[in-house]
Amino acid sequence: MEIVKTVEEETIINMDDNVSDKEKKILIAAIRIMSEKGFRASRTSEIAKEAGVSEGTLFRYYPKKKDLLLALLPPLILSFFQPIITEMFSKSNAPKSSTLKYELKHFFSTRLSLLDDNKGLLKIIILESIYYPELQKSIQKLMTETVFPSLEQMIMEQIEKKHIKKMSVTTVSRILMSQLLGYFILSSYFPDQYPRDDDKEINEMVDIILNGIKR
Amino acid sequence: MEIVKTVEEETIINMDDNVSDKEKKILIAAIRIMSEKGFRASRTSEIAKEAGVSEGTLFRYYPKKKDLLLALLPPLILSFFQPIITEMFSKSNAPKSSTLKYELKHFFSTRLSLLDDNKGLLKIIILESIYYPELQKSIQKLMTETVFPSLEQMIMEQIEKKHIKKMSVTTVSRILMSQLLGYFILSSYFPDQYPRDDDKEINEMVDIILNGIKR
Amino acid sequence: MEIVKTVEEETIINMDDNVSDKEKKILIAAIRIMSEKGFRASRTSEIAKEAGVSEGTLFRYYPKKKDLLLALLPPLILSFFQPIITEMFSKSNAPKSSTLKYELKHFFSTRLSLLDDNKGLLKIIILESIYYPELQKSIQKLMTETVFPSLEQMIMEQIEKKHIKKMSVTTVSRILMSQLLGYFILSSYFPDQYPRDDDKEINEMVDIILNGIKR
Amino acid sequence: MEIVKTVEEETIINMDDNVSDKEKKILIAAIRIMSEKGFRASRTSEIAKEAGVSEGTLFRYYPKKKDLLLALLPPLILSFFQPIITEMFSKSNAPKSSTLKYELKHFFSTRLSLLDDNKGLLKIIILESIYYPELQKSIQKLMTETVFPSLEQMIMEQIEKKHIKKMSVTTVSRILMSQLLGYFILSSYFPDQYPRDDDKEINEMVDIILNGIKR
DNA sequence: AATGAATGAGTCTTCATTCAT
DNA sequence: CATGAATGAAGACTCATTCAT
Repeated sequence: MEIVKTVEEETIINMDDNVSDKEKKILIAAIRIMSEKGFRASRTSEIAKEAGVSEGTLFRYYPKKKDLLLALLPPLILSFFQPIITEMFSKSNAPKSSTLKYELKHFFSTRLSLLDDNKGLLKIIILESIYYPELQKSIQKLMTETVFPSLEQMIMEQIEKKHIKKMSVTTVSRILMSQLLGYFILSSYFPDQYPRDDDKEINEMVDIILNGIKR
Repeated sequence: MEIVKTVEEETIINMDDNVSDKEKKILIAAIRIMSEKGFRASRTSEIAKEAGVSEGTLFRYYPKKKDLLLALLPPLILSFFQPIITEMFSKSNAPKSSTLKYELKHFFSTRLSLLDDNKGLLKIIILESIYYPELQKSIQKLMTETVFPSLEQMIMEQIEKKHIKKMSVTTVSRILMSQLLGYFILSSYFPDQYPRDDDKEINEMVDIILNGIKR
Repeated sequence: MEIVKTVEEETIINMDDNVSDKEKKILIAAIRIMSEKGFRASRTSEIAKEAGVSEGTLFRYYPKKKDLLLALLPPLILSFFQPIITEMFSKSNAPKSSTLKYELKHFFSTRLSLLDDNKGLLKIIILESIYYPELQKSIQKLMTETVFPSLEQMIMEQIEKKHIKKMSVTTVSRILMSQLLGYFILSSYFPDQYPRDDDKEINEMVDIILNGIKR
Repeated sequence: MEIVKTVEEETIINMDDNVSDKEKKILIAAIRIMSEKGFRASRTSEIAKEAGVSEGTLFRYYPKKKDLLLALLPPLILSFFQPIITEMFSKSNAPKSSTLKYELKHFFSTRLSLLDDNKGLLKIIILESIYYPELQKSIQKLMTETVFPSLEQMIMEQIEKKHIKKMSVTTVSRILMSQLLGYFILSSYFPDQYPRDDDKEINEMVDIILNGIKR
């Protein structure tokens, strides 16, 4: 299990090259403020100050506050979804001998890293998408094009290899996604009840998914 | 598996008796508007209109807009958390012969019903709790006092009965909670990818949790 | 010098007989609240509560908040101005031998008593009259009909008796009124700088008015 | 006795240099509206309009309406209290031969000018200070540090010079302050009864204070 | 291009006043 | 007559957005 980058800025710096320095600063500030307070509670004035630019400049780049929210989508794609796509293709040249257990652990740990790296960004986009249908559609589209296929491909391969019982791919996909989501959300929201301990918990999670809890 | 009531109003009507009719109307309107638009985007004027009262009346009952949000907690407790407590106690007189499979299916279906019944209420409270620490603490406290103990008790009993492998209660609890949450959230957010079909999916979910996916 | 009544309520109880008990309670409450907070900052709800009646009842007696202010004028007349008129007439049967010094001391002490007794009432009416021309005219009329004549009559008598130099009655009137007002206001507003000690200060005041400060 | 400037704006223009033009306009408007209607009855919208700025701009400079009231204190200090301090020091090099009569006339006429010049400003601040303890304390402090010492110094010097009888400085101070206040207030409130005629009245006032009214 | 002062539409909130009970 | 819940007009204040410099 690899060490997780915790400096979000590094991630976002990987933004498209046609994004000016000032724009980057603004977006980083936006993520920081908005993920802390939520979109509506974030003040353009505060974001501008945090970014070290004037409010006028902020509105030069993003004429509407909402644009600032939508502008976070490309960085999210770049830093969250792109790696998944990349992996989908790179995986094909990966050792075929990888066991199911290894595959699952790899899946959880890499996805968890991505979630951690993009915590703030994801928080805003996902929470706001609940009220912005356009944003929600974008997320749905992205997931449908990246995460789900990558996941289903893995499952299908494992079914083909007869490592997994013959069962609905969707069901397995749902089980895995639920565990990933659940682990991430529950340990964030109820850290006392569900403390986070990735190595240990991923191991147990995978074990149960593979063998069940029944004695 | 029983049919789920979808009329949220019916649920909320079960509120404490010392809540006047007008107050109920206001709370129902608040839930409707706020769960659709979020707390900050909801206008007190719109809530008042939806409730069929003047804005003055609204502020007579809830002097601050925020009070309207906090006022939703008691109804949530009454209609979401109370049933869980009730069940915790009634369960003791339940047939001891209930199998593990039945227990799990019962757990998922009853909790799912509660989630469905309190969709709007839960949506506002949980989403807003992300930015209101006081609200978040309330939710944490409630879960710690109701849902978690109920769940852990069931798991411990099953471990004692040797139906479940000897393993961490927390881990099993997390697995079950993740599946419940995951099923609910994923089918809400990605209905195309993960269509909802409670009977069938709960069955498969329980089967996998019991026996794993490994062939 | 007599002891000053400090219980304002007693004074107001002397209101016209065609004023019902409830009305009295309301007026007393109005004086208390308004003299503490000022007219605009006083809430009809608070006055009603203080009076022990419902807001509906308050508005039955005084349909507009402003009516409550204007309703304070009759009590003020009764308890502040009436005594002055009464004295004007009763004085005629007073001992003719009264010295100038005694007259002045009597003037200051009786007027001061009246000011003290009607502190709250006067405070509201005078302060509000500054912004309500109609109220101001009432006060001007009342002073012109009671206080000023009473004062000028005394001065003229003393001039006739050749106890006072031949000088403008208005000027002497102004001097005396200024001293009365000044003593009252300054010791209220700057109690540290000008502590109140009626017997001593009235004595010195009268002495200076009579003989001047020049050595 | 010099002619009094009646254009309040000129006075206020003397404000601190770090007060922008727009701020000055707002303060002047605030004085005009508030001294006419009182603090609570003044509408921020009206003040903004009178100042020729938007309401947003008004709140940019003074985030709370109350700040607008408190902001009037510095100008008051500058234009009312500062001159008194200045005079206190400049006076020491004044001709020692100045007679008591001249001193008193000078005192009344200069103080009266200051009162006239700052009529509006003083009216608001003093009337509002009656209900705002913090404001009242400011005024008390200012008076204690400027007006009272200046006055008492003069009195003590005159006592030392044996121009004034040996008597309590406070008493004389009170007499003079009362006359000043009384003259100002009475001729404002009862212009018919006490018409204003500064030269003549100051002369008579001083004469009586010096020699008394006794024949 | 960048700034930040200025704007004003839009919100929450208050409170005198009304009115059904 | 009394009550107090209900009203809604009006006011303080916020903040995204504009624009002169």
